Amino acid sequence: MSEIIGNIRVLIADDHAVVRQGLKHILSKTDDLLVVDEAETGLEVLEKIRTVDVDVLVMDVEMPQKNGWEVLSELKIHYPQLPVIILSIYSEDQFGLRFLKAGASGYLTKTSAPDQLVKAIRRAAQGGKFISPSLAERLVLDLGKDSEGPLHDSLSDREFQVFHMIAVGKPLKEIADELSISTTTVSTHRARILVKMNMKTNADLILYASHNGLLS
Amino acid sequence: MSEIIGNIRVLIADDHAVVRQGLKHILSKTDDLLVVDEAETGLEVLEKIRTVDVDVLVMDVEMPQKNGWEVLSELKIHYPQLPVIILSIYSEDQFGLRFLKAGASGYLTKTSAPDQLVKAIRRAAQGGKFISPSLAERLVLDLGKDSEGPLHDSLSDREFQVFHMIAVGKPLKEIADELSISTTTVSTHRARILVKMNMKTNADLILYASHNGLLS
DNA sequence: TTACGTTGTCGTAATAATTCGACAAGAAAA
DNA sequence: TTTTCTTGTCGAATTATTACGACAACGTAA
Repeated sequence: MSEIIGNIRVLIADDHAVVRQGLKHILSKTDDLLVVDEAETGLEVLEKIRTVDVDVLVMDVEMPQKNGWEVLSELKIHYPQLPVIILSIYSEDQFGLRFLKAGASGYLTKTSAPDQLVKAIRRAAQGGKFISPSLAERLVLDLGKDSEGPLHDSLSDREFQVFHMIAVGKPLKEIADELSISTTTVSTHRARILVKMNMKTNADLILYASHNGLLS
Repeated sequence: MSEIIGNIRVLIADDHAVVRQGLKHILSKTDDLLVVDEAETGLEVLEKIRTVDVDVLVMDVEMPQKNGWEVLSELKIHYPQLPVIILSIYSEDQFGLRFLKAGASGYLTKTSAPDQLVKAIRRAAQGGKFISPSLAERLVLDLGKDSEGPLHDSLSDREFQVFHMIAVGKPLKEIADELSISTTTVSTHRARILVKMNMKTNADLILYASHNGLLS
């Protein structure tokens, strides 16, 4: 048992049982971090945040019911102070920036070393941001070039989200359901994506995503 | 410390540190399963298998250098007796069967309950297979089918023709026009292609074609 | 030879996806 | 502060695509 005072209360959210175990294990090795609860779905996260005292939320991007992105957006409205650390299987330079801009306190991939996670949580608890070296580098790079970045940089967040889902082969209907919007809306996004990226078909999008390492 | 005799020696392989921690944690709660080593990449798995005494390998599908599929194939040549349990984030019906056919002893998703994993390992150690109910059902359905070689080899000429056109992004209508057949015929070909290649979406076909140099 | 599996083909009915036009909120530009 | 551009959203009408079932031609295994 570790003492209560001074502990950082962490809520972990991930639909993979194995990952939750891993997170608990990692945090249990420290004496200042305490896992106070777990959540398996996006809705559960929102519920627990309301009912449990939490200092830092560590959350996977992909979850049933509501994904990490949606949860983060909602939290930023009702709990803007709550530090959120995003865990993902996708590499930093694909999503990292977007999440940080959206207010996350840190973005780590599941390949990150455990102590990175611990550091990130501590920093987040103090109100700081945790930025990995490689992500920092990208940040710097992004400063200079207002010229032409990758094609997909011109997409809005929502568009990128849709783009990615199309690229991994999800049918329109499924995308609409997952995002809780109409299929026609998804189609509209798709149309705009196609224009912005100067492409014609979903195949183009898939290939583009594949060639640019945007698929996992 | 648990006693040495009677322990099942497990090697865990996953590029996600968090997941490795989780697995270790889960197995540490039993007194007959012992994690003797870890691997982060496919190559590492092959190396450890040579140098460490292992009873069961628990391996993620996605890993750098060599993925789970490749590793499994190689292991089946040199260590056909070694039980391998595949862990994946993809649902069973997407990959489960293929892995079992390829000789895996079990296929679990990362959302599986921890005790499922423990059961699977024990069963594997005894030379048995661990098959979830839903997968078992599919197995029955798929009885009798066997063939090897590149997936697309089993396609008929016409099917391959259609496959290729789909892969380069041509819409159904266009394919039908070019081949002067009805769109429904094209759809039928597509359906058969999907079955033969064990895939679900056009995205799968496109990626397959891309990765196998079938485009251009 | 007969029976069976594969292939190429379709139509109908049911779904899914796209186009087009629109509107409001916000951001950015003037 | 207007005005304009960008985004996110939708419905109705139109198209595209799929699911199913079917059927004949062709090979092939019994």
